Amino acid sequence: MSGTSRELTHPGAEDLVLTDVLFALSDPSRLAIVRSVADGPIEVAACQPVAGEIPKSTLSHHLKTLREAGVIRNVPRGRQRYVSLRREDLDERFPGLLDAVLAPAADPAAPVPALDQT
Amino acid sequence: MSGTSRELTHPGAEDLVLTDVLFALSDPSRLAIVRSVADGPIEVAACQPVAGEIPKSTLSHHLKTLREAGVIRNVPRGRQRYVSLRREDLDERFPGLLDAVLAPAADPAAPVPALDQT
DNA sequence: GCGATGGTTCAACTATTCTCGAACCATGAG
DNA sequence: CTCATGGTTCGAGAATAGTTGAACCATCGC
Repeated sequence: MSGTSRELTHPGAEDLVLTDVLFALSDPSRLAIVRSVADGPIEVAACQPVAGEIPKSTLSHHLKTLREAGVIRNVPRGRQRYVSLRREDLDERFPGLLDAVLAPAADPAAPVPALDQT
Repeated sequence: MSGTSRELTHPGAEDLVLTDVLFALSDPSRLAIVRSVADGPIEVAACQPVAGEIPKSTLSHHLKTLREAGVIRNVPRGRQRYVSLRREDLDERFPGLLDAVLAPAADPAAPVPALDQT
């Protein structure tokens, strides 16, 4: 009955390390993946165009980095795999981090009386 | 009369890149530096013990990484240099990020009815 | 069983990053 | 001017991370 030998290992919520999470998010391709996954679980293949036309081995490697940092979960489902954001775990351990990272960057040209110091 | 040839270059607030900032913060030594600088400007020498007994060239390298990502400012002052956090710029471009990163990690053993999903 | 599909893992190579000593530079004190 | 101090920059080696094709594995349809 243990038909799920395709299960990958995921760190527990209590084992998440902030610097590891930040590192996982510090790559443009990976951040793009995380952003698209934020809308809901998607299959691995759906991450491909988001990360920018990369071979599947490269994509799989990025997913591994995100998974081992505890940012995403990768679960087998039928013949495919579904990737989902570990939002609850991340929010519990690092409140506000995900919201800040997922938010689109503020407009640099905003009407703010910035203190220009050359 | 341009006595300030020791000025280092800093990116403008509008040029800050999220992934670069995340990368700069993804190193334990650098994050420790940022946390100690969060209490107010300190001199470079004061960062040394925080980052853990590293030679000054290594410390300088970490400060450069943080500075080029726009996380800190490094300004000459007399014979020394003062390191300060670019809190306003970071808050403007990436609201909530700094607060999330500077906050101590939540207690993993907190009494939360976590949804255990193995 | 057989083949096609969806993904991971392996191995090798390249590219970045880290680390640290040595050299260097400006400033302030005497 | 000369010396000590506080830090940056340079250069080289070690370590880590990214990229990719090929091999492999499990599942589904027939």
